[in-house]
Amino acid sequence: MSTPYGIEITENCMLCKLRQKGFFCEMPKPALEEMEKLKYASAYPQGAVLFVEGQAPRGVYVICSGRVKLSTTSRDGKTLILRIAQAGEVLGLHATVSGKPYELTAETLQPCQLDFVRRDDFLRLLQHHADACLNAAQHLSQNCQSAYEMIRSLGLSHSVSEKLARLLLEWATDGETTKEGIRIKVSLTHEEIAQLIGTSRETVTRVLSEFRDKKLAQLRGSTLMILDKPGMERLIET
Amino acid sequence: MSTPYGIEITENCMLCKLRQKGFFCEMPKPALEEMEKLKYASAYPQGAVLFVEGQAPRGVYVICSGRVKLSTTSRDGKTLILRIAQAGEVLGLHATVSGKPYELTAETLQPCQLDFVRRDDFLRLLQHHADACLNAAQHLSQNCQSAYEMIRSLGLSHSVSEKLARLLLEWATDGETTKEGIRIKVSLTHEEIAQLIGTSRETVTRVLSEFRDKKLAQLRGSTLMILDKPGMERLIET
DNA sequence: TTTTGCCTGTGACGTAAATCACACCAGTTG
DNA sequence: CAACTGGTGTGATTTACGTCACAGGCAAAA
Repeated sequence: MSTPYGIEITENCMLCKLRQKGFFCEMPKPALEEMEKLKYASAYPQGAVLFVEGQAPRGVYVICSGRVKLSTTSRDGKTLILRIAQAGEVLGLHATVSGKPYELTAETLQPCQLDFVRRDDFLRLLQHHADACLNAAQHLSQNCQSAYEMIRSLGLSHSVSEKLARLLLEWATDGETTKEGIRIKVSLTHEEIAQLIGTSRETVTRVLSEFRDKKLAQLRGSTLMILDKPGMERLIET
Repeated sequence: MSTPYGIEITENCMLCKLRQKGFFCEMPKPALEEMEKLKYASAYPQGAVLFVEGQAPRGVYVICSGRVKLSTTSRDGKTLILRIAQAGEVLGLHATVSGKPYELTAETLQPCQLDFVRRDDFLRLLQHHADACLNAAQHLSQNCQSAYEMIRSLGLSHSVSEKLARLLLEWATDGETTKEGIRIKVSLTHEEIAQLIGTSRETVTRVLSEFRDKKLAQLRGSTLMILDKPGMERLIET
């Protein structure tokens, strides 16, 4: 099945190749079959807003493909990006489980395929399938962990260079190694990077050019090259 | 049963008066009975360290009475307090569910009674009792929420006065209202308050005396008085 | 082509808060 | 009652970064 945004929708979860370790859809058959019945699969264009901070929880979204930006914004318009969620992750789990409003705003960064499950259906699923529930707990636990990491980054790192180095090194773990260094595809603007580490766009630009001058890393267009990983690591342990 | 630290241990969860809304022990009877069998109840003195950031997860602790400080520390010794957990909360849930090391360090602030449940026992409990599992998910979801709040505080608030005002107002929700203002019992040092909002001890002292001068709030000994709540609220919305 | 809009690069400047360095004051402890 | 120890109050100094301001680049629209 094809869609306006150029994504093929995978209708059948059983046949989906994404069903691997750590993905939310990695569940024993009975629970997955139940989920299959409840889900609404659909495709979204880039920039679609799935839910907004403060809204009452409608349900969860499972990312089948594409990436989604999760952010929070203050009264005066400053925004902070909590994380970029990837295929296999669930969105809106916290709000759906607790019944409290969504804490974050979710916006697609690319055309995405998402499976939506309504809150009441989802809760019933969790009550009847302990596997699914444990799975949900595990994903919430992941969310906690990434939140804790962010807290450490915001609260314990001293300089912006340190925070930025941390971020780039984190990205480096899923980049391809070439003989010049590690190549990573990043499609974020300096502004967005700034929002990921809680600083201003100008400072990101400055620190990035500092990294370039010191031959540590360079970001050109949407590809990031880590040129001197040990050098970067030295930055974060002072 | 009495203990060296002057706490009475409540042995029987069924009879415990803490079994109320939102407490981890608020569970349907079968799950609670199972839990009862698995738990090790014991009493700890003030300053006891339950687990340390980085340790392999041994299991969860349910707080029956007392308060526990959850913190994380950077390489160079700067520490950040994530939250002060109260009776009814579970500690170490994240690590126990995910199997990853404890993210935080837990230290009692007062003599406490805690029920410990070993990791494998706990996981088995979650697998067999969907209620318990949902309960765990709800608590994890709480943890996420409080982490998100902390992230907003660290990343989006501009001044320390704003962060401190936020913290004091949060505390004010469970204080008693007198005709002078709201009285809250706080048994934390300026240092600890600083660690809660990610700033330095000196700055906390300074901002607190600024609040006192402006007749907004005063902290004397271990009792905090909010004198002008609206005034405090005005501080956080600029 | 020009226009428009979004991104990036850099300079200048001000400032909040970290840091250092004391002095003071309980309590506790020998 | 010294002598400590752990918490608090405050001044002086320094600095990393936020903010403002503007210039150039590049891509899509017109």
